[in-house]
Amino acid sequence: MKILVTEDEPMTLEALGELLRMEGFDVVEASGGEMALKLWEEVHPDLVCLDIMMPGMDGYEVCRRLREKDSRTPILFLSAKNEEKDIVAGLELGADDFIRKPFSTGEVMARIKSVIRRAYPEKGSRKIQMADVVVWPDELRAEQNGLGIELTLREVKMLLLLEEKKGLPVSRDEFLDRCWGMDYFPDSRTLDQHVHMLRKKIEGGSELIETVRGVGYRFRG
Amino acid sequence: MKILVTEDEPMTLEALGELLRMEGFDVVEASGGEMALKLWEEVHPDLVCLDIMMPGMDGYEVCRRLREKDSRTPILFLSAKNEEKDIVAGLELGADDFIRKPFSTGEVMARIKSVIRRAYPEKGSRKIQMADVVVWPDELRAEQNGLGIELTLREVKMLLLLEEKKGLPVSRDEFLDRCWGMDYFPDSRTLDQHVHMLRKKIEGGSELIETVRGVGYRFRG
DNA sequence: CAATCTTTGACAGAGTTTTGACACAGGCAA
DNA sequence: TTGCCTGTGTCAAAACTCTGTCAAAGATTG
Repeated sequence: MKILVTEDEPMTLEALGELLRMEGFDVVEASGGEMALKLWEEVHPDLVCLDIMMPGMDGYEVCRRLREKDSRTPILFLSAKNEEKDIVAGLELGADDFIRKPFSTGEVMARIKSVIRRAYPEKGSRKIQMADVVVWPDELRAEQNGLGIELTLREVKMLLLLEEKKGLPVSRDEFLDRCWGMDYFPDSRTLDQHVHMLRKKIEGGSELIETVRGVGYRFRG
Repeated sequence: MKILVTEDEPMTLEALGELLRMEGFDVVEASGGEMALKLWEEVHPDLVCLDIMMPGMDGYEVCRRLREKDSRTPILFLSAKNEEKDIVAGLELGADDFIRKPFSTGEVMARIKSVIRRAYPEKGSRKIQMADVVVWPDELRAEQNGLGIELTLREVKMLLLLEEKKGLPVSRDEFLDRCWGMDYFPDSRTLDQHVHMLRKKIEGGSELIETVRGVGYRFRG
C-alpha cells in the first residue's frame, strides 16, 4: 500500500513518513505541491496526504488537479486551519478526511487506516498463490496440499515481500527494512531464524525459499 | 422492540400479547389506564397500544397524558367504536393509527409493523443469524439454544461488524474505528474486556470469537 | 442515588521474537 | 587438498509482546 505524503515542514514530513513505514506502508515524501503532482504521476499511490498550507501550490490546488486525473484515490488533508469552512472547502474538492494539526500519532494512523478500509474494502480478503502454497495474508493463514498452515504477522510480511519480487533474490537488508522497520538492526540470527520457521512450516521449504549466499533469499516460483 | 399493550378484557389482552411475542416483540401488558402510565414510566416502550373503552381512565386520557411526557413514541388505538368522530378525536390527541374491533391477527400485525416502519425508519427489526446465535440488533437482544441473551449497544455493534466480515479477521483498529469512533483511542484493555463479555454471554464463546494474535478477532461461521 | 455499562490498571499466561552457542557449508589461498 | 574465514542453519533459553481475566473506579442513565 503506497502513500504519498506532502508537507513543507521537513521535520514533520520525515516524522510522518517514518510513522507510516513503521506500520508497513510504502511511503513517498513530497516537500511541496509541485513535487507531489510529479510524484503522483510516477508512483500512483493508493492514498495521498496533503498539507493545506504550503508555499507555492497549496493543498487545495493539488487536490483539485489530482481529482482531474483521478477521482478515486483517497485524499486526506493535514491542516492547521481548523475552521469549519476550510473543512467544507476540502470536502467539496473531494477530500476523504481531515486531520487537524497538531495531531497525535495514534490519530493519524487511525484515520489513515480508516480511510483505506473505506476505499479498499476488497483488500480484506486477498489470496495469493506462491508455487503450490496459497496464502491468505490477512488471515495469517496458508494452505498447501490441503493442509492448513498458521502464520505469524512477520512470516506473512516475509512471504509477501518474496512474492512481490517474484523469484528475484531479496537482500537481507531489504528484509529487515520491509518486514521489521527502517531503523531496526537485530544483531544476530534473527532473520535466519524466521526463514527457518517458514521453511519448517512450508513443505519442501528449503527448496522453495532458496538461499543466495552473501545476498539474501529468493522464492522459487 | 418493546410494545406496551393496554386492554381491560383479559382474554383479548393475553391473545394480543401472545401474538406480538410470536413476532419477536417484547410485550408489556397493562390491564387499565393507570397501570399503562405506570408501566410506561418503567419500560419506555417503542410503541403503545391503547384500548379506548376501559373502566377508570380511558384510552383518550392515557394518550393525552403520555403525549405530555413524550410526543414521539407512536400510539395506536384499539377500538370498538368505529365512528368517524372518535377516530378524529384520537388523531387529534396524537395517535398514529386505529385498529377496529373485532380485528384479525393479520390486520393487527400489519398495522403495528406499518406504524413502526413510519416511526423508526432506520430500524427494520432486523434479525441476524450467526452460527447458532440469532441476534436482534435493534433490540439489543440475542438468542442461543432458546436462551435469551441481553446485549449492550457496544456488544451489538461488535457482533454486527464481525458478521459483516463473515469469518475474516477484524483488526483491533477496525473495531475501535467502527464500534467506538474514529478518534477514540482507549489506552488499555477496553476492547479485550468487551470481547471477554461477548464470549461470556455466548455459549462456547471463545470458540466462536477467535483471536487472531497481532491482528484482532474473527467470528467462526 | 441506584443500576448499568464502560474504562482502567494490575497481573498472569500464552505466543512470538530475539539471542547466543555451536555446527555446518562455500569460497579462497597456500 | 587443507586450513581459514565468513556466512548460514539449527536449537533451546531468554526476553519480550500481546491477550485474558479480574476487580475496582468512572460514566451514564433513569
